Order: sequence, then C-alpha cells, then structure tokens
Amino acid sequence: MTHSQLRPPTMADVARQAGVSHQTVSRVLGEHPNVRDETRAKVLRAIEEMGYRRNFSARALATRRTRTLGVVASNTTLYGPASTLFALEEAARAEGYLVSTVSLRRLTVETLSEALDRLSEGGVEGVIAIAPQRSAVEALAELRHPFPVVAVGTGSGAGVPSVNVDQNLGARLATGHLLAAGHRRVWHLAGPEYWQEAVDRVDGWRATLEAADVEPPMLLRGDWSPLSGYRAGQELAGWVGRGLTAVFVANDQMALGVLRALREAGVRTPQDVAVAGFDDIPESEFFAPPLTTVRQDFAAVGKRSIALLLDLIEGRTPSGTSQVTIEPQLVVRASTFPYVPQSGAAPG
Amino acid sequence: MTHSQLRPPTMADVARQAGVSHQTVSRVLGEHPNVRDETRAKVLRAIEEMGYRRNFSARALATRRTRTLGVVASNTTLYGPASTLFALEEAARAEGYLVSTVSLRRLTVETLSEALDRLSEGGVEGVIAIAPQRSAVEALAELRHPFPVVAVGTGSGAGVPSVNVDQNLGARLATGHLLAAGHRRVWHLAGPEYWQEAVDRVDGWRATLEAADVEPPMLLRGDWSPLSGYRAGQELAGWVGRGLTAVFVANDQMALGVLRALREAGVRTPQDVAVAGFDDIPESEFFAPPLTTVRQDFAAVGKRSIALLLDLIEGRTPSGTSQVTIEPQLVVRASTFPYVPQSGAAPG
DNA sequence: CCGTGAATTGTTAGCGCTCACAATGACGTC
DNA sequence: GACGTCATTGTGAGCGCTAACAATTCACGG
Repeated sequence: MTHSQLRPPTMADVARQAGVSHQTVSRVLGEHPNVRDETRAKVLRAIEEMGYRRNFSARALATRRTRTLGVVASNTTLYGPASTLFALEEAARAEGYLVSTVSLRRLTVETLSEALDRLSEGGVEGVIAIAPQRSAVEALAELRHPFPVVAVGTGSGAGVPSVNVDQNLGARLATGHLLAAGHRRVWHLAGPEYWQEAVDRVDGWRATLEAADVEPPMLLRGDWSPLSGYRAGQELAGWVGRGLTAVFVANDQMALGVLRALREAGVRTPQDVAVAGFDDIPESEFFAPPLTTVRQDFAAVGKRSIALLLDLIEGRTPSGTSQVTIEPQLVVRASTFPYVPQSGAAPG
Repeated sequence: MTHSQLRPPTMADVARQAGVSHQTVSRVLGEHPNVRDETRAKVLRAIEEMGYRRNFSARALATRRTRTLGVVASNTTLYGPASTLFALEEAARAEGYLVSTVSLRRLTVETLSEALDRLSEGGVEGVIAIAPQRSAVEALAELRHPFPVVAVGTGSGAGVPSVNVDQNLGARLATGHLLAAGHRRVWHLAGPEYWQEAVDRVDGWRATLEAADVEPPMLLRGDWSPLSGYRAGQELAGWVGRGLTAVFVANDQMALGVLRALREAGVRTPQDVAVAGFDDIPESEFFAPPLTTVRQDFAAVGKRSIALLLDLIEGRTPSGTSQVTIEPQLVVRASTFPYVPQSGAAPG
C-alpha cells in the first residue's frame, strides 16, 4: 500500500510494514532461531501481504554464493545425455542448487571454452561437462576456469575429476555373453573413434576375444545413428555364411539399423546372426526382435557427479584426480537367444 | 601481483593495475565507444594479466537484469521435450540469455508452483513451461509469479501466452492419409487423456472420420510407452479380419509396441494392417517396417517460444493471450503403403 | 533492587558493479 | 585569444542483501 507496484518491494519495505528492522526480516527468511514467534508472525504477514521475494542478485552478492551449477553437454536429444542431464538436475535440486545448461552441437576446444566462459559469466559455482568426445578431455585439462569442473563420460584417463560408466566392462559383458552362447567369433560395429566410450568398448570387445584366443574380425564404424547402423548392417549381411554369426553393436540406435538391414537381406535374428547393443534405450525391448543390450545407470551417474562436484566446491575433496566408476549391467533379450551351430550353416 | 589470489580480483583491482578508474574498466568491458584505444589496450592487458572476470551478481544487482531464463519441463528424456529443451537453450543463448532448467517427474499444481518459486528465487526474468498435461494449464493460469511465463504444448485454450504444434492438424493429416490410401475405417490408439496433445489428436482423428461419414471405432488408450503400445497392439490384433485395417497411433513409441504385437500375432504391416505414428523420432525410419508418422518442428517451437518470452519481458508485446501455432508435417513411409482391399480379406 | 547473561533486535559496513553526472583536456571558431 | 563543443575520464551514489557488532530487553538469583 505504501509503495507503487512499479518496483518490487525490498526487504526494507517489508521491515517498515512489519515495524521491525530489515535485519529481522532477513533473520526470519534465513530461519535464524533467535526471533520471537510474535515478531516472526508479523514479518511473515507483511511478506505475504506485499508479495515480497528475496532478490537473488543482492543475496548472491552479499553471500558470494549463487548456488547455481553449470552443465555443458552436446547432443542432448540422445537418450544417454538426456537421462544424465535429468538426473543431474534432480540431484542438484535436492542439494538446493539450480542448474544452468549449455547444449553444444559440436564439442571442440572453442565451443567448450566459450560455454565455460558463458557459464562463468553466469556466476556458476562449478560445472559438469558431459563430454564423451576425446578432444574434450584435453580441452578441459588445459582450459583455465575459476571453478571446479567434473567430467562425465571422458574415461578416467585425463587429469580431471570424472565420473564414468565402465564401458570396457560393458563391452566384455556383451562380447562374453555372445561367446558363451556358442558363437565362435563376435564382430563389432563401433562408434566414432573420437568418442572415448567408443574406444573403450572396442578395447573391451577386443580383449574378450583375445582372452578367448579368437582373432578379432574386421572392425566396422558408425556414427551412433540408426542410418549408419543400417549401412553397416548391409555390409555385415554380405558376411553371413562366411563366419559371421554374432555382432556386438556399440549402441542401440545403430543396432536398430543393423537389424533392419539384416532383415531386408533375408538374414534372421537371432537364428542366423545374433545382435547385441549398448544403452538399453526404452525402445530396445520392442525392437524386432527385442534387443540384448548393456544398461547404464544414468541416474547414478548424475547423483555421483553432483556429489563429487559439491565436494570440490566445498573443498571437502582435494582437487586431485578423483575418479568414480559405475558398473553397467547386461540385459539379455531375444536378439541373442542361445546359438546352436547349425550343420552346413558355415560353409566358409 | 599486488593482491593475493584468495579473493578473485575486482574491477577496482584491475583499474589500479591499469592506472585508470574502475568506471573506465567498466566502459571497456561494456564496449562503450568513447574510450581511447591506448587506454582500452592498457585495461585489456591488466584484465588478461590478472585473470579478471566480471562478477555476475554485482552486475545483475546494479542492472536489475540477470539475463537468465527458466524452463520447467517434465519427462525430459522423451524425444519431444528433449528436442524442445535443446532448441530453447540454443535460441536463448543466441539472444545472450542463460537457461536454468527444472525437470519434474510429475506436473501438478504443487510441483509446478514449487518449480516456479525455485526459479524465481534463482532470479530468472521469465519462464517457459513445457507443460503438455492439462492440469498444468490451470495451474499456470492461477499461479502468481513476478515474471512472464510462456507455455508450450498446453494447447491454445488457456489464458496464457503459448506456443503449440497444431496437434489437431497432425491427426487429420495422418487419418486423412490412411483414408485416402483406401482404408474404410481408421482406429486410434490415444495417449493419456490428461495430456492436451492426446486430446487434440483424438479430436482431429474423430473429426476426419466424421467428415468422411465414418463411424469412429472403439478408442484405445496408452501412456505413450512402447509397453502400453504393445498391450494395445495385442488387443488390436484380435480385431483383424473384423474391420481393422488401419491404426493411427498417437506417438511413435507406442506405434513401435503395436508393430511388435501385430508381428507376434502373425499380422503383417502394412499388408494386413497399416500403422501411422506421431513425432518422427530418429528411430522411426528404421522400425519394421519404417513408420509413417507426423513430424513436429521442435526447433521452431523453441525459437518461437524464446522470441515470445523475450517480447513479453521487454514489454514489446502486451501480456494478453499471444498464441503461436506451428504446423506439423506428414512423413509417409512403408508402414502405410497404399492399401488394396483384398477379396475375402474382410469376412465380417 | 540491582547485576548478569542470554535472548532478541537494531545499526553499520560492505559485497562489486553500473548509472548519472562532473571534470578535464583537446580542438576549432569567430 | 576567449568560448563553446566534443571526446575522454573520474567521482559518488546506490542496487538489495548479509555479516559483524552494538544495543536493548528480559528473566532471575543474590
């Protein structure tokens, strides 16, 4: 009543209305114990009446804390990053932090650096970088920033605190499963080699074969998209009958493309060729046939990342090379039904 | 050199180092034209040397602008919301704004209200609510907030500025396509009735049938998930041979489940039953068979939403009921190949 | 009835920046 | 050669809040 509604009310306005000092208002809002109930009630009533809201910037300036975290990500429409992002925000919110996101189309030193600058100007107290591309790892290590940064999906190699799903283990799980099902060799359709996760999955696949004394067959590359999987699948179809009975595909979307290509070529899954994927996207269970795949716990990734970042911010953890690893899990479905070598199936 | 690195350098520190006043530093940073080149260089050098960065909170306090927008969304791992979110952030960044996101598991009056409060405390200048649930519309209308809010996906009914894809049109496109392909009736598997988009799609479907003098068949309901599509598909399979030749499914994920159920029941797509979906997720092209669907331009939704919100913030547009509608597009693929009524195919 | 300490409230300085205005100096004009 | 003009730089006052400290009040025992 005392003031026009042009400018939102300040703490001083509330204090005047309630007949106390602004500091008492601050105490009520800050839930300081030493405020008389009667006084608190007066203040709360005034706040309610005037529709007062604490000014974020003034508060942040005085406390030197914004309680805001930044996230840099690329390709946030993919299932993995999107799930991670969701979990990240949820975990941050539980700790009283807000999350500002910058989504990049491509992750290069320049775009990453620009994103970090932007978040820095936005006052974030720390940043999570969902940066599975290898280039990002070095960029992250060399870039100067005035706040802690936690990397996700970069692998544990770099000198940066990071949280990772054990991709190598996931690949071993999938490849081992196919081997155990009776396949003599397992082919692999990999992701782009500038993705750390793709590299780790190739390593896990190769290691499993070598441990079983199997010569790894030709490696195929895709770009994670169903289309690239489709193209690779057409190539794979040409190897059926010449020793190809099982394929481990580096993600579910490409696996979908492979399945379609095989189907179109008259190759049956899993009878002729078994296919396993990686990610366990919600659709995988309903592919034709339902896809055996490796599930990653993105919720855990999000929680652990936030926990690590907050430790770094609060100085609870030395900024050294903290590494968190999360174990993936094999999900077996119809696309890899136990293989029974059929007489005459392998003329090669 | 002059100061310890305990506290980050302030503008005054830079000014001292460069031998100018803090205001000159501010001018250089603000790209004010009236600064001598020589002076500018001195200041920039000092900034570089000291690793100075402007303090976000102080700046925001003085200018009364945070240049931060908020986004409230639910279910951000779905393709549609994830794509919208991505486009939103990109468009906001182009305008020099940062985006803070709050992702909810469920959208109710309480959660929405809490999210808006949170963003408000975070100092956002405006909010985009990706709120396709009908309950959210009312909540948005009745909730008090000190900043403009733009709704996305709520339909244009509510008294809130909003941006929407014309769901009704999309449904008419899909249903009309099936009718034109020779099908006498088109069934519909709808989304949850508390989603506005689901309701609009049902309306469009029904209107198209009625305009063609066709009695709408029984309506089926799912929850957008492939699993619910699978269950509905099993039910639909029972109607094959009794007049069911075409189904319009309210989203691609459910369509995937329908395809699988039909396949398992020995029903061929599209020869026995044609299936159309909605969304055009990246996987749709590789389903078995590739799915006819309705594509929504999420990038446009993002851009238009940001443009509208900024108009509101800058006061360029009256806060009345501004509505933006975006047209979807039919994508025809193999799942609805032209239907040729087969003699003896319909014993009923 | 006053001293004592705890509970409660008020006062004063900033936090680091931008804005409005003042001051300075260089330049050209009549 | 005094004066107005423009470009350039400096000064002072907040923006709205919290933190530290000061002041006041109150209950209670001696």
